Amino acid sequence: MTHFLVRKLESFGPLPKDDVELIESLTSSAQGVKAHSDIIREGEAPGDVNLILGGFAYRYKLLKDGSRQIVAYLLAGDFCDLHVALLGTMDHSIAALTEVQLVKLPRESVLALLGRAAISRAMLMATLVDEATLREWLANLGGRSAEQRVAHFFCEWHRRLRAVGLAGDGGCELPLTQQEIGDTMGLSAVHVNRSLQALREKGLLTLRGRRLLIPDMKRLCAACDFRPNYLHLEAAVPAV
Amino acid sequence: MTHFLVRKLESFGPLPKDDVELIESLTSSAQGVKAHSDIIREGEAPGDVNLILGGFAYRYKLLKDGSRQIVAYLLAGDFCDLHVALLGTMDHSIAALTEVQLVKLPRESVLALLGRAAISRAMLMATLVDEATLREWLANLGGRSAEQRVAHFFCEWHRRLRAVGLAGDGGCELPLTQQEIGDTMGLSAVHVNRSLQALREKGLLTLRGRRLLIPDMKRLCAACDFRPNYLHLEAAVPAV
DNA sequence: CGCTGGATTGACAGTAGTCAAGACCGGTGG
DNA sequence: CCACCGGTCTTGACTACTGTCAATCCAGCG
Repeated sequence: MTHFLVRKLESFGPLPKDDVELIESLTSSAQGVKAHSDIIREGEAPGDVNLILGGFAYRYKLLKDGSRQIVAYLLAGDFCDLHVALLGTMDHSIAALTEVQLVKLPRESVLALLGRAAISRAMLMATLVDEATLREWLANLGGRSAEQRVAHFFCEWHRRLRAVGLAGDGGCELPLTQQEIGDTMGLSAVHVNRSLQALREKGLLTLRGRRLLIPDMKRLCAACDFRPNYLHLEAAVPAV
Repeated sequence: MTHFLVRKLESFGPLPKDDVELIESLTSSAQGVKAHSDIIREGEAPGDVNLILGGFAYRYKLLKDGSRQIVAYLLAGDFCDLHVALLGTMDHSIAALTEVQLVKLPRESVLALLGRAAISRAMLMATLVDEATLREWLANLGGRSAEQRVAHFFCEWHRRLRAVGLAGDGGCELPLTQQEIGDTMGLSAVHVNRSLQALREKGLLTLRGRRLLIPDMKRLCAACDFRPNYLHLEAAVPAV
C-alpha cells in the first residue's frame, strides 16, 4: 500500500533501506471518497495527512464573490496536505474530482518520516516541483490568451498523466467539465467553450466524452508555448 | 553573516545547536548585484545557491511573445534558487529589483544542510509557504478584478515587509514601476495606472515617490478580500 | 421516453489592451 | 541655478477580448 509513497519519493532518487522500511512499517488506513465531495477544507487542521492512491482531486480557493479558483490537480501519489502537519492550518480546500482512493497517515508518522533526512529531502523536491508548476500556471493566467491557456493546460495534463502511466501517445482521460476548466484558467465556461471550438477547428485536439485526443502534440505545444522543463520529470538526482 | 539563515529557519522553530553551528561554520561569499540585472537565468545550473541578505529581487518567466510574468518577490532572508541544488536546472529567472546583497553558498554546503533533518524540515516549511503564496496569486489573477488584484498585491507586500521589519503601520517602500506591477498582475501598465487612480480616489491608498501609504488597512483588506492566513506568519511549530 | 446536467449559440455589456501624445520628475551637465 | 534628458506616469480614443444572460441542443440514464 505505502509502496506508492516509496515510489513517489524514489522518483527523486533512491532512499536508504532503513527509510523504505520505515515507510512500509507505517500503519495507514485507506478509504474512498465520492466524486465531488471535499477531502479537506480551508481552515481545518486535522491530525492526519492524506495521500492519493487513485482517482483525481483538485485544490481550490473560494473567493468572496463566490467564485472558485482551482489551483492544482492531484494525481495518484500526490500528497494532499503536508501543510497541515507542518504549518498547522489549511489555507485552501481539496475536493475529489472523480472518486478518489486515499490513505490517511497519522501526523506523527509524517513527522517521523520528516525526521529522516533523505525522505525530508525528497519531499522538499516534490514540493519544489509543485511550486514550479504553480509558477507556470501563473504565467499562463497572466500572460497568455484564453485559447493558449487552455491548450497549455491540456499539454500539461497529458504530460503529467503520461508520467504516471495514465496516458498513451494518443490521448488520455479528462474528467473535467468546461465549468471546471474555466475555474482553473480564470475564464467563464462560455469562453472556455469558444476556445475549445477554436482549438478543434484548427485540428489541434479532439474532445469526446471525457477523453482528450491530441493528434499532433508538437503542433499543440508550439501553439501554446508549452515547454515541460518546469515539471522536472527527469528529476535527475544531483550527485553529491 | 549566515545568522540570516539561522533566523529564517528558526522562524519555523528552534534548531538543534549542532545545526546552528554547522550553518555558522559554512564558508560563504557575499556580493552585491546592481539593480535591474539578472541574478540567475532560466536554464542555468550553476554550483552555488544564492541567499538574499538585503534589497529586493523578483522571480520571472519570459513568454514566447516577449512579455514577462513576475511570479514572486524575494526579500531579505529568502532563498533564490534552492531548486538548482535539488532539481538541477532553473525553470525561471531571477533579477534584482533594487540593488541586492546576497551570499553564495556552495552547493555541497546546501546539500550538507539538507542532511540535517531539522534544517531540511524548516526549508520544507519555507517552501510550503512560498507555495501557498503562489496559490493565492493564482486566485488573485484568476478570480479578481484589476483593481482588487492590485489592492491585494499591496496588502501582501506591506504585510511581508512588516514581517521582516521593513514596514510600519503607515506604509512602506515600494520600489516598483507601474510596468512592473502590470507584469506581476497580468495587466497592462496603462490599466494598472487606471486601477491605481481608482484606489486613490476611494482614499484606499497613497503612492508618492517610491512609497506606499495605506491610511486604513482594514478598509483596503476588505476591498480586496485580503486574508493573510496563507502567509502562515505565525508559523506555529506543531507540537510533535 | 422524459429528465438532468453539460455543451453550444447568439446578442449584448463591460473590462482590459493598444497606441500615441503630452505631462511630470528626478538627475545631469553646463 | 537652470535647461535638458530619459524614464515614468497620465490621458484619450479606439479596439478587442472576455463575461453575462438566456435560450436551445444534446447525450446519458432511470
